[in-house]
Formats: sequence, C-alpha cells, structure tokens
Amino acid sequence: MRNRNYALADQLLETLEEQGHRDTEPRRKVVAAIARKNRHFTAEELRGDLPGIGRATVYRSLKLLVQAGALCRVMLADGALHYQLNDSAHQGHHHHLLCVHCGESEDLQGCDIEGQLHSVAAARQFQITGHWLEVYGQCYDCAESPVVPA
Amino acid sequence: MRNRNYALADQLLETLEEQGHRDTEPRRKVVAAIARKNRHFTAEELRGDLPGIGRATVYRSLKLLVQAGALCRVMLADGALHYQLNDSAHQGHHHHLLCVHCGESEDLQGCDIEGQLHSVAAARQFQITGHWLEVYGQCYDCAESPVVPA
DNA sequence: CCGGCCATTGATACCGAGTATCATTAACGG
DNA sequence: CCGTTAATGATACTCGGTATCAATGGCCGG
Repeated sequence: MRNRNYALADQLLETLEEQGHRDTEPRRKVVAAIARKNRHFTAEELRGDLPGIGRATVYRSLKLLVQAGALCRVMLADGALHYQLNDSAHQGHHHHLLCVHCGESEDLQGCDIEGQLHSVAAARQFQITGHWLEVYGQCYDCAESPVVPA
Repeated sequence: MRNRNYALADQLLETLEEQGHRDTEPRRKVVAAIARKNRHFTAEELRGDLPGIGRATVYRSLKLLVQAGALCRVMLADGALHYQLNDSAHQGHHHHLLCVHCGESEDLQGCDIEGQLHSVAAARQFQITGHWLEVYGQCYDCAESPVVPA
C-alpha cells in the first residue's frame, strides 16, 4: 500500500516532468496527497490535506494533471465537481457509473455511445467533436445492502 | 416577434402561477428578459439585462423555472453553465447538440442512449437512475462557412 | 560547482455562480 | 380593506477557480 502509493506518486511526478514541468517540493506533496486518495475528491478536500501549500499551487497542480490525462474530472449528481485518478488502463476517454449512495465510481468503457451519437448527428449534418457523459445510479453493493437510516 | 415574446413571457409566468407562485413585478421583468433571449445565456448575462432587479431574485426565478421544466441547464464545453428555454415540445428529458463555434444548440431526442446504458450497466448489476449528457461539435452552418481568422 | 534564467510559488485579490439571512414590501384571499 | 405570507433586495457568505506579482528555488550551461 505504502509502496503502491509511493510508486503512484512518483509516476504522477514523472508524467508532469515528461510534459516539461519541474520537480518541486510543493508539487511532490500534492501528488503524494493525491496518490493517497482512493476515491474521487474535491479540490478543497485535497487542499485540506496540504496545510502548508498555497491554494493556487494545489489548483495549478490539479489542472496540469488533468491536462496530462492522469486525473479526470467527475461531475456528481448534485453538480459538485470532483477529481479522480485515472488508473493506467483507463487513460483515454471513458465514462463513469457513479453510485449516488456510496459515492463509488466504476469506469465504463465498452460502450458504443460515440457510434450511436454519430449516426444520430449525421442525420442533422452535425459534426460531433466531443461529449460529456456521467451516469448515476446504485451500485451492486448499495442495492443489496441499503443504508438503514438511524 | 414582439408578440411571440409577450406570449412566451406570459406563458412562463403562468407556469409559475400553476406551481403556486405569485405574479410579481420583478418576476414579470425576469421572465420578459428570458423570453427575449433566443439563445442559451448565463445567469449573469440575464442579470445584466435587469439592472433594477436584485441578484437573489434573478437566481430564485431561474431556479423556479428550471424546477418547473421551462428552462434547462446546459453545460458548455468550457464548463460554463448556461440556461436555455425549453420549447414546449421538448419539456422532458433530452440532450443537446452544442455548436462550439456559433453556440447554437439543437435538441436531441430520438436517441436510445438510455436503453444502451441500461444493458451495459445490467452486466455489472448497476442500477441506473439518471444521467447527464452534452454533445459538442460543429453545426451544419459552421462547418460549411467556417469563421475565417483575420 | 556556480551563476543566472525563468518556472514556480504563495499571498492576495478577484471572479462567477450561487445560497443564507433578514428586515421590508406587496400579492391576494377572505 | 386588512392580515397572512410569499417575495424582494441588501448584504454577507460559500465554493471553486483564476489573475497578479514579488520572492524563491530548479536546473542547465559554463
């Protein structure tokens, strides 16, 4: 775990260096904090984990990592924007199945939405260049054992 | 045109009254300004059209109209949230084809995304309750006559 | 190993899109 | 016409993010 996180942090840092960004102390701390997250998180949550680091630095790092494809932005059902690590298998374009109960998200590939959109759009001579999709619902675990209110 | 806008404004007001909301002067001005828009707009743009009206009132009216289904929220490719009048034919759930050049948006129904999502999700025992989709691209007009940079 | 260039930092202020509060006002039903 | 109650608008606050800019410190070339 520790090791995996260290490795992940190093990998993130390396990704940034490949894009021509410097290896700085604050940046190391930011990626280390991100590597420790096992769920999507908000910018402010992350900032809470990094008391010594300036607000702007945290936001700048997030932006760089999103641009580099290492993080993706996830829109929750309530409109809150979260960030989530892309595991290396899902770096490309993909969507999320977001559980509105436990907050877990599963990656969704193998979904032919693009093809379908293109055919619908072709009929209107509209050229699709991109799209944004989030899917909300209940994951298996939450459907099986719903949270009993106190 | 004038007439259509007046009629539209009245219709919006009526929708609000049906929901049990009062017919007030500020509210009339807000819906009139919305009826004058022929494109999606931001809350602040709308507020710019309504100098005498309080900020909170504008936002409250927007919220009520979204709840009533008369307006929908549209997420642009750059992440900006806009509001758009639902014409009466498209009150229900639908998506948008957004032109990133001219900003026009076409409504998109007749698209079987739900069905497809359900089958993909069923394989993972995930119960879908909702989704959010925006499609970005170039409309016919913009593809035909691209804006020539100076 | 050192010096300098320039990316980066962090403090601060600002912005956009809302929401909370609350005293005042005005709609509308009886 | 009057009382109830919804609505208003001023103000302050939140949250997520960007602009500015002087100070710092990585890193590259000599």
